[in-house]
Amino acid sequence: MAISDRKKKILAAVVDEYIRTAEPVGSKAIAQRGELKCSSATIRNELAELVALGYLEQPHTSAGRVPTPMGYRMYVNELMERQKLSLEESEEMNLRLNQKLQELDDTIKDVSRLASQLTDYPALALTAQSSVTVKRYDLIYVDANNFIIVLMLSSNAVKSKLVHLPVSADQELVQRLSTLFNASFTGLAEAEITPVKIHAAERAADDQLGLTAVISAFVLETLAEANTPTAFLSGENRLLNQPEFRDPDKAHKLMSYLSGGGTILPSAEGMQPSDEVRVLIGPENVAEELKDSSVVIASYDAGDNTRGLIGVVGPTRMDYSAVAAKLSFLAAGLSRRLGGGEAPPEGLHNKLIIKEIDDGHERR
Amino acid sequence: MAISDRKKKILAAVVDEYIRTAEPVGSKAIAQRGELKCSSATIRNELAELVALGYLEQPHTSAGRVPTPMGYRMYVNELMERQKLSLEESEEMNLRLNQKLQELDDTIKDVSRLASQLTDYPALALTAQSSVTVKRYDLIYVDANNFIIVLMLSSNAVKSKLVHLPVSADQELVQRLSTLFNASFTGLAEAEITPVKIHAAERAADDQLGLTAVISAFVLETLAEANTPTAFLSGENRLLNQPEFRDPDKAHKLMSYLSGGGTILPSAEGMQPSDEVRVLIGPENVAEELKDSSVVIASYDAGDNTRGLIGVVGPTRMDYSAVAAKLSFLAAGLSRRLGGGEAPPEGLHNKLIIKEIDDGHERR
DNA sequence: TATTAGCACTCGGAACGTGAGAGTGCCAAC
DNA sequence: GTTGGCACTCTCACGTTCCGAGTGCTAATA
Repeated sequence: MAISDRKKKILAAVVDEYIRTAEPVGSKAIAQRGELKCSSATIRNELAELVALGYLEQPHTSAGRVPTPMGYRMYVNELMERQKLSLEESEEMNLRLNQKLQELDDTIKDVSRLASQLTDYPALALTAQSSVTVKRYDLIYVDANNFIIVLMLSSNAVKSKLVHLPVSADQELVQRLSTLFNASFTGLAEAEITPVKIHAAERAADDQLGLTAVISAFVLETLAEANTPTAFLSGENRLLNQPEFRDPDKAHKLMSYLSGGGTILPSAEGMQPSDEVRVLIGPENVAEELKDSSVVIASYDAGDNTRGLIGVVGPTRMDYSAVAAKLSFLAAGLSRRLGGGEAPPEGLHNKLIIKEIDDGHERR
Repeated sequence: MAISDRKKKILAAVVDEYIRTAEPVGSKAIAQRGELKCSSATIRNELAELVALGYLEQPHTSAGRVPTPMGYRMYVNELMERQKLSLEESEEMNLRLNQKLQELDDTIKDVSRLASQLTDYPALALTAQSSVTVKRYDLIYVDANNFIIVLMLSSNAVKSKLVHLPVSADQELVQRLSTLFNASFTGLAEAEITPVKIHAAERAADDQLGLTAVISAFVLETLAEANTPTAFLSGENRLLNQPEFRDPDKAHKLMSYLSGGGTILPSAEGMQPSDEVRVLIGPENVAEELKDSSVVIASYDAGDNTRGLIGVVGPTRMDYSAVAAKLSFLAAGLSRRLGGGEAPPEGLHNKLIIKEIDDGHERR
């Protein structure tokens, strides 16, 4: 099974060249690269064997060779030189990371945008499933017909909402409910907040206006939202840059699959404990629609013991090396900025803190 | 300038047919539709004149006719039969509207998705610029190192955030600041919250920990966010369904323009006081990239004296009639659900209320 | 035994030519 | 003013030809 050193070099050359040009590569082209000190004839022989072994294939007799998924796999596993980003590149990326994250933190959205821009492939980001609970309830009495619900979640996110009542409520009731919820509904998972408990609370607080129902509805909704992994897709149109997607039908199929949501990289999720980058080549993907595309995924620490994923989708002829390097840099950068790390006991998304860790000087 | 009745009918027929088939339409095809009781020869004569008048053009001699932008304009203005949605269609739409809006209200996002799904063109939704102010401040003391800022905006939206302090603050200070902000910073526009005022407040509250700065930063950020119109684009890939975008380059150009954000329909904004639908045909668009596409826009009442826009982008050969009907229905539906209307004095996004207006029966 | 040079062969794709068909414009007749 | 007829035009689809890139094989070489 182990193949000769020279074969590896040749395989690597084919993949490199094919990634670059998107055209089948011939023996002559490899010989001319000068890395191997042998003639095109020798290379031809080796190529023929690589085809026999299944690493390469020919679109037709008398065309150059093209890597098979197996060939790419070998390339990714052993051959590819772990690309280091140039200094400019990494500075550029850092810069944009900072910019992005500083403005408004629609994090996932920005992350996927950034990934897409950097790699020039469609990218998507998603947050991991978590199990957030409510840590603290506050009800702010505004006037007889309005009060504000404020929920502080275990992730330290804060959600709030104004509730308008068709009937008048007195301040005491609101106060009572606030105490009650804090006493009985903190730390409960979404599933634990049952209609039974809600009903019990309603009676306990002597709530005849249905406020308990309104509040718990908001709580449930909020928890559901916070616990549902959300995905964000960017730069789908970049697919059209790739020659393999010049066929609008092909492109459209993949694009609508991607924007159709969910089932994208989650399939490849879970097996991502390390901070390494993962590559799924063509048929290695579970989804039918991705069978002749590749996916590169990196995971980052999103704080709150949560890991997010960034993935990039492209043709199998993808610049794995560059994409992997960029994604892993991006993931590392995000982890540093968002992740708990050595930050204060309760990792917060506080801008001030981010800046401190970041470069030490604040603005005011 | 006024053209004969028969010419109009013929023009309408050409546009209809062309919209349907995407192919130049010939005299025979029109004659066969049976609406006109004359022969193809007569129609040929009329067609020739319509070409001379600038309503139609020929891709080449001996090809059928294709409408010019001017032809479409005429069609849209006078000829097009205001399509009524079928009963099923409108019920379907109502259904989806309800579904969509009930779950979580990422309104713009959902609106654009919906519009895109319904019309099968890329759609984008955006919120109008507004001038929101803070109506009420609440600071919730959590512990010495943490407090929550809750802002109630003039739009009745509520924004909140947990602030973590590297130093300890006492409850009184937080209380003091709360009072102070409510006294001096309510109803101020973003621009009116100047560093000077902030500084003054800081001194007035005897705040040595910089809380004032943190709070006002959040306020400014929140106001900026609330006042910035946001846009959301959906279904860009649907462009690829259209034969005129089978050329990947063309498609890519338009798609990246669209996803490039901002400058899309805002150009056509502002002149939209009525609830009518607006159509911009080809060169009528200001943006270079849209010069040979068309845009259909409807505006809806998003509550808070704010109007949102929904727009759809497609080839000039777009089914204006259907799209216009759908968009206007959608806009009307949204206005009904989101808009102030006869709703309580302060239009709220309260789910309960929506449901009441909607169909009268609630769930609990 | 591994490498190389040479050569005949294959095959895809560009270039070209051809023909069919759709549609026109115009004319003469109604 | 309308209609049928007819010659003309132009595109598109199809088939043929031709070129060249790249191969596989063989024989010569180190």
